[in-house]
Amino acid sequence: MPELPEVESVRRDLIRRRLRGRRIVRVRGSGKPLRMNRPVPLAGLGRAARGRRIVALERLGKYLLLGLDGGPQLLCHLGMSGNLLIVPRRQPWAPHTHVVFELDDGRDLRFVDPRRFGLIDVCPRAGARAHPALAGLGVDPIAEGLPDGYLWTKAQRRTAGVKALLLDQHVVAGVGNIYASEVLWLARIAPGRPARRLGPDGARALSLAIDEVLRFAIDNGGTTLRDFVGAGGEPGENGEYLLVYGRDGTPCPRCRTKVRRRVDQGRATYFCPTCQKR
DNA sequence: ATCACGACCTGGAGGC
DNA sequence: TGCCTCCAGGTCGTGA
Repeated sequence: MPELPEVESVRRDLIRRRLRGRRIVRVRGSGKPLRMNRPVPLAGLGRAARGRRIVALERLGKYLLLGLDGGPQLLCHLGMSGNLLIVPRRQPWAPHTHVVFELDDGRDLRFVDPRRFGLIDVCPRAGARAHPALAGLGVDPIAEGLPDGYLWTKAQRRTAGVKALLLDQHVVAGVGNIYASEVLWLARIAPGRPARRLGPDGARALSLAIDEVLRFAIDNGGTTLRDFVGAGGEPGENGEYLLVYGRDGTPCPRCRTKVRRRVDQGRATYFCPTCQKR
């Protein structure tokens, strides 16, 4: 589910719902492991968070960072099926609720993740990329912006397809499988074109398309295919505006050729065989 | 270093 | 109804 626009939508929801300034009074959880079968460090989360106020809500790529007063940060990744929800404490825990931060105003911040591909961890110091999960991340195209020429420097030595470049979080932090197809369509680039053959102009077109696709999706509250909801439980509207993802067999919005589906590195790609030739 | 692939886990959809 | 297979927004470890 959650690519950059969905995580950004959650971040904005959390701000709108006045999470900032709240104090965490207790941390509980299911005890089940998350990503990589690693246990959630509930005791460490409790030590880091108990009694502290949430003073910052940031995002880097698909990671959400909750800054606490006094220095530590809580790191959250939604994986494939994760949701962060603000709910009244009296509401029973939904199935697959794995981490619960009890707040000082009678609400809970809950992490619910059926497939358990997510991550919740402590970053002891608030250094920008102090956690190993963040250390190798590439540039966030929204929070940081892709510098001129950046993509082309990253693309030059790559023989794999442009889609793989887009999905590599060490290069661009935040693009996932849905928006990769959308970006390639907008930039008129064939998904399998070797990245090194993009050229500076193709890479520039790609940068612009990334920016446009992600901003548009954020404005629509992200894409809900199945599981994704914002912090208040509402789905995103962007699915209605997807141009090619999931639309195989329908006419390309530009040239009316039928959109095709194919599989690259095990993941579905949707594209127009006529107008994506670059 | 780069690349392709399978594994991780659960649930929904569709076929029979 | 039930059972089976396939598929899904992400990441990580492996081996070539």
